[in-house]
Amino acid sequence: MKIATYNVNGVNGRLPVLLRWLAETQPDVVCLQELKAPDEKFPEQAILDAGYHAIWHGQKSWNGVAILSRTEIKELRRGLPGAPDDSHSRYIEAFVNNIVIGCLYLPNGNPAPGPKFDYKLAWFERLKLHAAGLLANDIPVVLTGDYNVMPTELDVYKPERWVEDALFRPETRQAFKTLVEQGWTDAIRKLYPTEKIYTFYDYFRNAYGRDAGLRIDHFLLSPQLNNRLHAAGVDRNVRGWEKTSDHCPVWIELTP
DNA sequence: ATGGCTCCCCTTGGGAGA
Repeated sequence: MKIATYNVNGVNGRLPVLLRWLAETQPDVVCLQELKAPDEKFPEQAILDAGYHAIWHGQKSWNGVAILSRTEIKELRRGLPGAPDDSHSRYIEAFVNNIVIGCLYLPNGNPAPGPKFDYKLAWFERLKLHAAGLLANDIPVVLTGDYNVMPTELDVYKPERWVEDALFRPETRQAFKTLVEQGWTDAIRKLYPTEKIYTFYDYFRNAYGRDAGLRIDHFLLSPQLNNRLHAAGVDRNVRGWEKTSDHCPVWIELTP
């Protein structure tokens, strides 16, 4: 089973790219982030025509997450527990093919320090609490999406330029580290422990052409899935398409 | 160090992204 994550940066503006990528790579399950569309403007029919069921949690202009699947989807929750007043659509969770799939769009947090960074760290804490609960259920779980964190210096083209940034500050890296240490496996790093792998390239300064990227889209696997992970990768070429997102699709393959 | 680009919207400029 192939599971992918893709921050599309506008699901309607990106629809031709999304449909082409779905047709070419045929993932079984897809987590989307940054829909930038309210619920009623999600392109449901085009997704159905492409052969996917879908659930989504939209929001006007910003954020928004969705899960697509070739098989039936049972929605488990939208939004993380612990913040009933949080209006951002950044988390949706479902049961698909006997796996719990959590699709997340962690806040960017810039400028840091400041209220946006505080919100990022608070969101991270809520994610960690929920993630610990998922692990306690002792069932297969995939937590994937745009974490807006470069976990280590290997994940940044020029680490010294990013030390003050919300995506790379010590507090952010520490939050990711303690999350993983609950018992999760960073799928890409498990298969490629020392390779330079990026999932995002800025639109500016020909970042893609210079390979000046960041690894910020991640797959965390619960222990029940460790022996089923047999491949993972980044569809880097998609970043070179016309009218493309600034993120690349990232995927894993699990044995049945 | 700065600005570069691209998305969105009660749009024609501003906010946000990372």
